[in-house]
Amino acid sequence: MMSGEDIRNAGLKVTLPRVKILALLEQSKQGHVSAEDVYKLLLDAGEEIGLATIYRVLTQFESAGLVTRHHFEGGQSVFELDRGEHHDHIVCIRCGRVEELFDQTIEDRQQEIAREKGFSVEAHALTIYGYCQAPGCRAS
Amino acid sequence: MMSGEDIRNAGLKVTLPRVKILALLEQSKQGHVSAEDVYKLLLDAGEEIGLATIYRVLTQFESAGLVTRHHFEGGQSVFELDRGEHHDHIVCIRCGRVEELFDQTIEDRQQEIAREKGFSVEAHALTIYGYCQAPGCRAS
DNA sequence: CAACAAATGAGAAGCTTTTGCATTCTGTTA
DNA sequence: TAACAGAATGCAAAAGCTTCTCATTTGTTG
Repeated sequence: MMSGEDIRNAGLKVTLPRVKILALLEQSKQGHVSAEDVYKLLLDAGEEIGLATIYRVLTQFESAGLVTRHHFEGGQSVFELDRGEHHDHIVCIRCGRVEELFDQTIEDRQQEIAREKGFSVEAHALTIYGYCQAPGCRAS
Repeated sequence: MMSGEDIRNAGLKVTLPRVKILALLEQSKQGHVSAEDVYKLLLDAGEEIGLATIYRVLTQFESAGLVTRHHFEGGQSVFELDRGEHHDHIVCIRCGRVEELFDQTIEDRQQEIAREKGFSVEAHALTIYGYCQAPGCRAS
């Protein structure tokens, strides 16, 4: 459970917008939201906030390691709370649902490959795109 | 070696702009170029072409399977000629150099994971980000 | 080589994201 | 707890990248 403490530890002032954004990410069921999503959800909740602030804060949270940013296809970045466990994604290209995945075999092979090629690994992004079997998927 | 035939087989007219773009991708050393790159390179080569055409043609080539589009971090899409062999990428976050990689173990695991989660795999994108040891890298 | 559909170029427009700046808020100090 | 300095916010403008519009040009086919 994240709180104002985490914001403070990141060297940021604990402001209302930041707390609200963090809380929203915390309770977000989908897990992966765009800046626009955050904006609309907060507006719907009756909050007053500017889109520029959302972008600024999300970027700051990212630098602080509180959230992770992903560039799925479609031009828009999506953010999710960083709970400390790295994982990759599998995205349904029909309904947009995102599931998380982690596989040690893949992780290990990446390290080996990078070493072979003389790269140090700072990060990686694996995203599988396909069709899921969720009930509501076919409809959308 | 690609040619006008490939363009025609894609159901597209064999026009000057398309031939030039295909030729440029063919001879491109870097392999991964943005639409802007293609535009500037063609202008430098004395060709007359519009940026809108580049985008249109690259998108058409992508649909036709002639080129592949990648969304590395940084907002810009990069394109490369599709030579029929799927591969992933390792990108240097200091100098921007891109190397290709392919690993059957990773490919297989992805299929397994997707199956376990009830997804059919249509595509995937694995990109490793790190620092390389190329001679000119540290400098940049 | 005439005729038609497709393709092009130039600029406008669309989206997402960033920036500038005046105002407001936080955290700290007295 | 009042006051202050610096940080943060909101708004609007601006900046990328990409797509669209439309008049003009170019391939292709008969």
